[in-house]
Amino acid sequence: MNKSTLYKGCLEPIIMRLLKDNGRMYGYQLTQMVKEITKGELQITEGALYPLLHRLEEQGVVETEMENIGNRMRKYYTLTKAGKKQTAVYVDELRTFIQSLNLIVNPKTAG
Amino acid sequence: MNKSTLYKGCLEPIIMRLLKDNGRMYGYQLTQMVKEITKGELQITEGALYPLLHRLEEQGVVETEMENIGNRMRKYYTLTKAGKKQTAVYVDELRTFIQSLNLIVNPKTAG
DNA sequence: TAATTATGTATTGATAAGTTATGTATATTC
DNA sequence: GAATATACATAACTTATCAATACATAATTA
Repeated sequence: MNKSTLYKGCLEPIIMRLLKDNGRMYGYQLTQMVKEITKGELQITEGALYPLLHRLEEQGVVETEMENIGNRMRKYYTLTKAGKKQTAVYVDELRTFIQSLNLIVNPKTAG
Repeated sequence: MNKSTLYKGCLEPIIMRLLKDNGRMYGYQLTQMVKEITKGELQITEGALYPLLHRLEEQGVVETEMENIGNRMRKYYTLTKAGKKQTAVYVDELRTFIQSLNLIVNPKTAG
C-alpha cells in the first residue's frame, strides 16, 4: 500500500465539493486548497486532476472560462446547475463512505 | 463515478484492521463482517478480497490454516507479528485520511 | 423434488483511476 | 543564472477493483 493511493475514487467528489463551496476555481488553486485544508496530507497530482476536470467538462458537470493574468492563462471551472445537483449526491455518498470507514476503524466512538 | 469505487486503496487497511480486532478470520467471514458493520454500505467482492489476502500472505503479513467444517474447507487468516506492526501504521494512515476527507466534506465540524 | 439461496474458496479479463515523467511557458527569488 | 513557484496539459504505465465464471456443499423454499 501507498499512503497516497488511499483516495483513489474519492477525488471526484472532493473536487466537486470544493467547487461548490468556493464557486469559480482554477486547477492549480484546487491542488493548493486541498493541500492547505488537509495540512499537506492530501496532495493532488496534475496527472490526476486535469484529466478529471476535462472529463467533468465533457459531461457537463462544470463549465470553463479562460482568463489572462499577466501573461499567463488560467482556466476557471464552475459547476453547472446539473453539476451542483450531482455534487450533492456524490458528497452525500462520500459522507456515508467516511462514516463506514469510521465504523470499521473506530468501532467504539463512531455510531 | 460509482459508489462502490470509493474505497479503492482502503481495502487493505480495512481487512487488516478487522483481523487485528478479531484474531483468526476466514474470507467469507470478512466480507460478511464488513457488510454488517457498515450496515450494507460496503460490500467486498471476492475478486478484490482473495487476491489481497493471498498477497498479504506472500508478504508475510498474515499466516493461514485450513480447517474442515463438515465437508467444506475454510482458510483462516491471522496477522503475523510483522503484520500487526504493519497494521498499526496503515490504520493510522487511514485515520489521518478519514480526517482529511472530513476536513474537506465537513469543514465546519471537523477540526 | 427441483430450484434457489447461502456458504466457501478461487481465478480471469477488463476497466478506470491513479502515478510518474515529460513538455511548455512565465514570474519570482536567491 | 539557477532554482522555485505558478499554470496548463498529455502519454505511458501500474494496479486495485469489478463482473463474471468456476467449483462444491448445505440449507431453504416453492
